[in-house]
Amino acid sequence: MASIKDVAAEAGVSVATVSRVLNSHPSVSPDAKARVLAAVDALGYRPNAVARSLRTDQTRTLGLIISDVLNPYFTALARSVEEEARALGYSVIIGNADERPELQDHHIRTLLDRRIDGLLVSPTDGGSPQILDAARGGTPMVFVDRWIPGVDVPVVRADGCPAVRDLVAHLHRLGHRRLAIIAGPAATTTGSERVEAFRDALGELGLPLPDAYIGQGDFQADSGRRATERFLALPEPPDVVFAADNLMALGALDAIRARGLRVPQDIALAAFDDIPWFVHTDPPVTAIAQPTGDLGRAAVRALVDVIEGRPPQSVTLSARLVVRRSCGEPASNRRSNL
Amino acid sequence: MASIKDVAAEAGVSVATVSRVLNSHPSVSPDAKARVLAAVDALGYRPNAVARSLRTDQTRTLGLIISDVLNPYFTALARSVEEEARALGYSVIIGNADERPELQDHHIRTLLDRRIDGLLVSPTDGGSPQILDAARGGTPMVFVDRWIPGVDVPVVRADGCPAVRDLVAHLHRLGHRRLAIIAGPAATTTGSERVEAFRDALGELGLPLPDAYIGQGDFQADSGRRATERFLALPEPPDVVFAADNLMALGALDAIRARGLRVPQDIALAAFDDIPWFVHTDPPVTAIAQPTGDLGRAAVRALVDVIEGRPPQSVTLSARLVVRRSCGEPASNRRSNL
DNA sequence: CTGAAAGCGCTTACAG
DNA sequence: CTGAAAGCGCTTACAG
Repeated sequence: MASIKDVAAEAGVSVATVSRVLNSHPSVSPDAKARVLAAVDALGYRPNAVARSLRTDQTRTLGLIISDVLNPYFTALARSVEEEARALGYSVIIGNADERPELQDHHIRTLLDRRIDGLLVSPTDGGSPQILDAARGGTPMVFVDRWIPGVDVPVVRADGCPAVRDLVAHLHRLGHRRLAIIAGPAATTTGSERVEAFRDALGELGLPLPDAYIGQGDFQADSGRRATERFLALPEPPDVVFAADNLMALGALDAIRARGLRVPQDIALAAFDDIPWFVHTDPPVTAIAQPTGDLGRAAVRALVDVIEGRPPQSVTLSARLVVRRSCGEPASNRRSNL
Repeated sequence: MASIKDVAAEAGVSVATVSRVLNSHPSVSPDAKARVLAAVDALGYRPNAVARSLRTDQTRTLGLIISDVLNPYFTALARSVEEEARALGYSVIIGNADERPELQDHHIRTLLDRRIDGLLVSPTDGGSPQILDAARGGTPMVFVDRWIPGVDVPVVRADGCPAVRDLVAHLHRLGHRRLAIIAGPAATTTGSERVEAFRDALGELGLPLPDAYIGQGDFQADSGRRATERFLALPEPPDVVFAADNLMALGALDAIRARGLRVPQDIALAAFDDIPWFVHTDPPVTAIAQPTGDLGRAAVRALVDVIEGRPPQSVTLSARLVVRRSCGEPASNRRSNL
């Protein structure tokens, strides 16, 4: 592969001059510039980003650690992150933690070794030494979706509380009184917050949230399946299962189906995170939708602010309830929500 | 951040010695080794992968260009690719082409600039100059899923023909005679092959495939929606719509629902690529399942073979039909397929 | 077993 | 406007 030396030789100038035209440095004569450009073209020269990074100490690359690539929510987040990053001149390397702290740490280590300019992370746990070191060590960093309390890093997320309250009101209106939740790992903010929001909303209506109605999941489908089986085996099973993410809702659906039960007649179902498939499941699933694209874009902007030395800003957007049929039919006044 | 010099100073040895212990070079005295390790630990030193790459001319990184991150098939593929790569000591950088050739080329260019060791690609088109140059230019490369005829690059894919034949036989058995397909872009192999397989299978049963029953899609949901609307507006609409991927099936479902029609009573639906949600859609969707995990792993192994100078091997696995209820109820003899 | 030195491909003060 | 030279952080023949 042609190097800058080859270009310099071909153009009859020094490598410094080649470098200058490549970086649009103003002080290059039109003639030299033309010769360099011609040489670049003739040789099909492309600058070596590795060498450039070593020299400039910047890679124009962002790392994104997501909790699970198989989760459509994170996949949508990754897509918007990549788009915004590209618009700002950065590439992004995605690390899939698969909800496993060790794997998350592996990716953080690898990304740091590659000297990415900044890190966007949705932490899988409450804060591994790895992640805390990175934050304290001055690596530009922003939390998206999930965050770690007590760490001084900007957070970009959606506040689901009002939407959870709307959901609970909706369930109550439909006559449901025994409401259960499949929670995410307590070590994640979204794992615990969603339970708290749910509990508070129930409390406001004078409804209890017994321990037996809190299933412990890990945001993946299997755990939703197991938690739901446990609910269904209870002497007094819940009227409704609220899954704290879409994959656990999928697992819940599997478990309900395996039992030969129907949604919503036998048991109602709702989920946090809306996805296109929820329109077409049997029945369509009532869900809380996050402004995923906006979150991704805001997170990138915040991170680039940190990287480029501007004061970064935490951002909290809001989620909204999308009512479909999985919790039962409102008496009247239904409107379709595609 | 501590560099190798700092470690050398701390340990009281030369940087050469530090480098040797870092790379487990045999000829280092136990004493020197211990001192270096202690210094590494004390300083929290991590080798700079950028510098190492520049020197060794290898990045231990693979590029993966997928056609669409929002497509669960590619997401599953990406996951298995990353897993296998990690097992072999490589990282992977994913580029999402979003089914857009320019975006695909952008990512190829970026990845090449970063001097990735090899490229795994599922081409969005019939072969941009970008991709052909990379292949001819000696970049280790392997095609996964889709490929480009006439380019000397190993291909790892699934042959869907037998499964398509099974599907058509299944449809015929259920009494369907007017079968339509939503194809992917003709410039992609999977776009054209699936139509050919479908046409051939119909031919064997003496059924035609009129042009009006070939919808032109782009593997994304919207195109499936539009193609289906067109089918439904036909004077003689088809009995069955076969979508050449899962996202176009989602779009088809949207269009059918918008028209107030039911699947399979009013129109049957089948899809290429099986996904977990198809079990829970209304109705569960009959689909052709690829061995996605195996494809991803085989592709990585083939690519690493090329990179490390071993003779690479093209691999063709097979897909299989998973019958559910979206094409109608077999008279008897049904078995559930979760 | 060990170190001094060259060199990977760039960028960028410095001098002219 | 231009070039020679230093240096980013490593690895690795070479000499001892």
